[in-house]
This record gives sequence, structure tokens and C-alpha cells, in this order.
Amino acid sequence: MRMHDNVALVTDTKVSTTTASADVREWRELLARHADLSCALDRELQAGHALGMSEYEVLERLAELPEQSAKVQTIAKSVHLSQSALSRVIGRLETAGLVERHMCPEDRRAVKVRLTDEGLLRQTEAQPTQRRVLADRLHSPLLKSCE
Amino acid sequence: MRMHDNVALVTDTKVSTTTASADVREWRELLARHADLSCALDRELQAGHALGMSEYEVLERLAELPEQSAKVQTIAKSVHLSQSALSRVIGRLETAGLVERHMCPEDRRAVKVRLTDEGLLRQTEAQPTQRRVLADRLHSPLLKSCE
DNA sequence: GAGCTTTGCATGCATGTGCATCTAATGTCC
DNA sequence: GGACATTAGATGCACATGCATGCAAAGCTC
Repeated sequence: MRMHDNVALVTDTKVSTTTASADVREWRELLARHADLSCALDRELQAGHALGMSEYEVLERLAELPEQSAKVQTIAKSVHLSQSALSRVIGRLETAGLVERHMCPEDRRAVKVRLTDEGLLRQTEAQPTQRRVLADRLHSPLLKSCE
Repeated sequence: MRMHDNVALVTDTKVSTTTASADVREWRELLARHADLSCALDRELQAGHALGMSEYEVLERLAELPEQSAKVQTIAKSVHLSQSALSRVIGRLETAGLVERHMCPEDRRAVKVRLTDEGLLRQTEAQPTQRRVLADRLHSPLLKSCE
């Protein structure tokens, strides 16, 4: 009784569950790519710069702005985190001294998050790492490296 | 004065961070697509079939096999979960009566996971939901729907 | 202005996940 | 056979995330 552990080859109609449609294949590819990249990014950012992926993303968004500060809700729109998760990420960054929270004068409910010098430095240092990982793995054949 | 803005040469700290490379754009697109789809899939599978995305994935992998059973480690190779996470997913599925755990006779360290009738039923019911969500959103313009 | 609704953010809580570790079974080398 | 290394899977623990909620400020209707 031989068994193909590798489910990769799907050529002909087989079982009732149907061989994976093109959508499913594409979705699995997306899942695999995402898992590989986020895992690698997180690992390298953590090891090299003591930053999680979410933390780096927020720093990056802030660094891209001319004034290097934004309201929390503005950041939320460009990062795939719930509002609560983002709030805590900012909390961690603040504790680490990479951003500062300020009350927003125009709307006193809002909070302005500003990159500190230290924060900008860290982002600038970490960016090449991120770019390198992306260049290395974004189009590389999938190998299920990290799980 | 040359106007090469294609490559992000880090000569000017101000603007160069803004020029997201093609890789970064592609990565963000991947992140957005992944967030949108996993969120939608999880929501619909949960609402309609009381299944999480990880649970569904495992059921699907088992349902694809002719014998509808596999060793845990075999499943681990086709699902993007750590071994521990997979172990718990299987635990949840077992509690729900959708799979059974059996000792593997050839290798008594290993555990064979088998789909129950109920499990196959649930997967069969849930599959159209998954396919529909994929068809709807896999290639749709990104709108930051769910977070 | 008085009330109601909405918005912006923080936080308690439940949960899913990864890491490190543990136990048991198997494989390897002598 | 005996000692050690390796592999399969389960579990304690830490932690990040999402949901529901709380609170404060702003907006809105009368």
C-alpha cells in the first residue's frame, strides 16, 4: 500500500471531494507563501533588531510619513491588525522608546503616535533586513521551511 | 542630475524610505489578500459550520486521501501549523467527534488520525462555503473588509 | 443646553499558536 | 544486549490577537 505523502500532483479527477480547483490551489499557494515569509521575517527581525513583524510594520508606516507621526486610527487603516492589537503594539513600541503617544489637540479623543529618533534609527536599521528577506523568498520555490 | 528613482538607494533618508520597492508592494498585497481571505473564511466557516479555518484545513486534507486517515506528521507536512498547534487542532476535532485517533501499529509512537462519517459530512457540507468565499474574494479588489 | 449616538482608544478576557520540554518508541553503533 | 541519539506526539507556558466592553470626547437632534 503505497501512499503519496506529497499531495502536490493533481492531474485527474479522483475522489468525490474533487481535486482541488484552481482557486484552491492558488489559495494554498498564498497560504504557503504567507507562512514562509511572515515566519522568516519575524525570525530575522526579532533576531537582528528585537522587533516583531507587527512592530516593524508600524514603524515603517510612520517612517514613511513626512511628519513621522499619525493618529492611531490612521495607522490602523494601513496595517492588518484589529484596533486592540494595534493599541498594544503601540504600547510595546512606546515602552521600548521607539514611539511616543501624544494627545491630539484637534480631537482630544485621538492619540497621535510619533516616531522617536531611536525609533527611526531602528526602522532604518531593520529595513535592509526586511528587503533582503523579501528578495530572497518572495519568488523562491516553496519549501515549507518554517512552522 | 539623474532621476533614477527605480532603485531605492539610501542616500537621502527623507524620501528614500517612501519609495516602496516592488517587493514591498507585492508583500503588502499578499498580506492584505491573506488577511481578507482568512478572516472571511474563518467567519463563514465558523458561522455556517462551526469550524475554524485550521480545523477545516485538516478535515479537507483527510477527506482528500483515499483512506481518509493519515499520521499526524503526514498532515503536518501539508498544513501550515506547528506540530503542537496541529496536535491541539486534532484534539478539538476529536472532541467534536469529527476525527478519531488510533495508535499506529507499524510505528507505535505515531498516531493515525481518521475522519469519522460525521467528519466527512461536515467537510462535505463546508466545502461549498469555502469555494464560494475563494471565488468571491480571491481576485476581487482589496477593500480592507475585516479586521 | 439636555439627551442620545457615534467615534477613538484602552483593557479584561478567552483563545489559538509557537517554543521548550516531556514521555515513549524506534533506530544506530559498539 | 546496552547506551545514546532520533523521532512522534502531547503538554506547560508565554504571548499575541480578536471580541466585547468601558470610558471619554465629539457630534447630532430637539
